[in-house]
Amino acid sequence: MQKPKGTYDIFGKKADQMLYLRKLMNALMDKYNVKYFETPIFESSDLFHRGVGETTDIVSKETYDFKDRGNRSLTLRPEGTAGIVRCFIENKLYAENLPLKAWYFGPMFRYERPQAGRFREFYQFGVEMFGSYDPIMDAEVISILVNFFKMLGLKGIKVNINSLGDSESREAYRKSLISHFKPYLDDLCEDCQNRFSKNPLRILDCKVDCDKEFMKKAPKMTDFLNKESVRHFDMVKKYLDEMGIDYVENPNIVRGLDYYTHTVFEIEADIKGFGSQNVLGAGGRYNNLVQNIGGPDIPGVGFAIGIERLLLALEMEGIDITSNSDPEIYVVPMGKDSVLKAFNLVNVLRLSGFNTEMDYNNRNLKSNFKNADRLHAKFIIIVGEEEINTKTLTIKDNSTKEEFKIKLDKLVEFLDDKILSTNDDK
RNA sequence: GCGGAAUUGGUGAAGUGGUUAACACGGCGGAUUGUGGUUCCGUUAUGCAUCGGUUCGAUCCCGAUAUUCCGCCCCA
Repeated sequence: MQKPKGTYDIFGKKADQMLYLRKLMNALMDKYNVKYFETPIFESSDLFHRGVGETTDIVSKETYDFKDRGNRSLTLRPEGTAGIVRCFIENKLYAENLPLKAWYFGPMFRYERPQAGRFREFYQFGVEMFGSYDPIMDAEVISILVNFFKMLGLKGIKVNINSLGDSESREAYRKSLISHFKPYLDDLCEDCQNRFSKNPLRILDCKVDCDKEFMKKAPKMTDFLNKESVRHFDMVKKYLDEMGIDYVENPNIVRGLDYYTHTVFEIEADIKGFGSQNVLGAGGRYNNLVQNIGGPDIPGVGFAIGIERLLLALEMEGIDITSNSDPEIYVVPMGKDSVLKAFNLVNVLRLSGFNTEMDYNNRNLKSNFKNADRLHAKFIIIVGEEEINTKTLTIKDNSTKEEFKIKLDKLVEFLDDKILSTNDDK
């Protein structure tokens, strides 16, 4: 039996890293007063068709669709935003004090050819904020993204931003694109011919046609932004400047999801050999999505980060984020008669707050010392007949090799002192 | 979805159309049932991704399948 293509097991170091990231997210989200959400792994297929967009590649060729036994059409979520928006509407959270800030972390599913940093089941961390048109929200979302990467110690990250304008600007731009591309319809690639009628904006993003002459002459979005859209974009940039966040304006960012309006952004890691996978996180504003999915006219803005790529980036940058979970104490019972007492001692130590491990296999002393080393235990406690009789334990400090004889009732006090003082050193 | 490469034990890997698949690390046991991480000895793949085919005989040749990796597309 083998795992399905593009999936992976999480254990050992990877599990440590995941837990570490979650801890970091948790702490960071608290600072911004962003609340944790969990929505279903699968949703009605319709949600993604309407939310993400019928014409996007994600929906048209990458979803895991299936019928359940009640013949309902369901889809494994290919991204996090649609589910959060559905939850926001269904639970009428818009009736509460807005803006509402949400974050999520969980698996997403896309039927794609796997590569380094890209899987069919992959994890995303994302933030969504509802209920404010103010560009300050866009700036806050971008700042969270940037701060998250900063906290991890990643260097050389680049924020690309662009504006797609409001629906009025976009409609004007769309019309202009259609009249521009119409004469060249036969020269466009197959995908783009399809995009022409459904979503002409995506043609700009096409990698097949990008070098053709008519592409270079295509009208620019920035020329079609109306006053309000320009003001919004300028304010976002002003806030970013004020916070000292470096960004680059990049008019080619279109994004592959249909719901974006106004600000869109991507975070790029400048890492060798990352190739086309160098976008670690991306997002933008979506003022019409809530309404499109059947809710009231409430704006939103958010981002998502791909965890696998992030971990890959951290590894390539030599940043170790595993936390130390080695046992502090390793208890060795000497002889079968001591196991009972040793086991109880382990229990007491654990309840006293120490990470404690013991020998379960009746190993000889030599193997036990080896094992304690392997586990990187700080202290070794030997429990034998002699120790039980005299109620005095032998404790060995595994780093200094010092040995101590400690009365049983003084043990916790002794360890508290020892372990806390070594922790302080760090 | 398209193009290319790879797949040998717990790990890193060498290797060959013919009765024992090198070497290293790790693991286990012992020299050393109360003090180790050194050293020494022993042991550790009836099997070389899976299934078929060619052959007297295949881990090695051929085909299919699976998975992984790289590029494209797309995306996080």
